[in-house]
Amino acid sequence: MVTSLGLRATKQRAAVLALVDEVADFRSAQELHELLRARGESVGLTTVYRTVATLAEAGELDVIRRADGESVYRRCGSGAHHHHLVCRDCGAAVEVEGPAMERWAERVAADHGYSQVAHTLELFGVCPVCSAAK
Amino acid sequence: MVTSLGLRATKQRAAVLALVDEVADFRSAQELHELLRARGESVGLTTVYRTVATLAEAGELDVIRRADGESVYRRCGSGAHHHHLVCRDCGAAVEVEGPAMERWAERVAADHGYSQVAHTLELFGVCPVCSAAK
DNA sequence: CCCCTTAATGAAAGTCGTTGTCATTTCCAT
DNA sequence: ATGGAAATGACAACGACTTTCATTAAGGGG
Repeated sequence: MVTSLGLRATKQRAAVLALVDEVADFRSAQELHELLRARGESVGLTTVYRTVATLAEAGELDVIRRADGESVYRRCGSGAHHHHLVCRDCGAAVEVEGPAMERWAERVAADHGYSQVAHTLELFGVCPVCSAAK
Repeated sequence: MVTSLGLRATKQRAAVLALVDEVADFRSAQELHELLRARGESVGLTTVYRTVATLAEAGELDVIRRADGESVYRRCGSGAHHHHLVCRDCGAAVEVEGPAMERWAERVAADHGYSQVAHTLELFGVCPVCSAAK
């Protein structure tokens, strides 16, 4: 799985991959580092940062920024382009698609002569579980 | 203008306000600080940070995050809710609206039981001027 | 117009997420 | 097995931003 990306199969990468496969919520590099330590599979913080960066580049992980600017990662179910509806409290996320919006974005950009267009779109709210727990 | 927010009218706030009124592009606190220094109206970096934070809270400035996570500010033409089409190279920005998208976001969130929903949406590209200059 | 309280300023130090360095370890092709 | 390249990890460094705190100055009351 990692080898298909020209990467070596190390214990650490396996541990990170196993973890993000289990955790459904968006988690920061530091949180992942702590979770690994807690389960007795310690991986250096630097390595966690490098690993999630690599996996994100390869499209294996989704990255978004929390309100405070911290980057949080999550295993994405689909390789296709999508966005997220994320819980502000627990990080629980739902993948959402909006083809009509993608087209709108393209058109708006083209109308103003902008090229090489990309967009960021994330929805933040409080999930049903966290709402109920209040 | 600043006094209507319960703030004192200081030389520094006037200088920052005058600057953001002239500059149409999104600029970081550090860039604003440097621009002020260059025009001989030096304002402490700390004060620039505090001022843009205050103005942003008051809705007088728009804030977005660059790809590297740095916050950049701009005077917004309309007080109404809007998004931006921003040039990656020079920060030039166009205000855009997408009422259909706002409704889509609301509906998607409601469908999944999420409450207190907010969203971030920015379009990034290369503006006509920067495209031509390449 | 002059105090005098209180907000505002700014230099420097601190915080925090993240990245660079580099010696050591580990993978894996030969 | 083994040599060489890639990966690891402790630590230092970095950069945006915030806090601290002593000093300055705004602006209302007398």
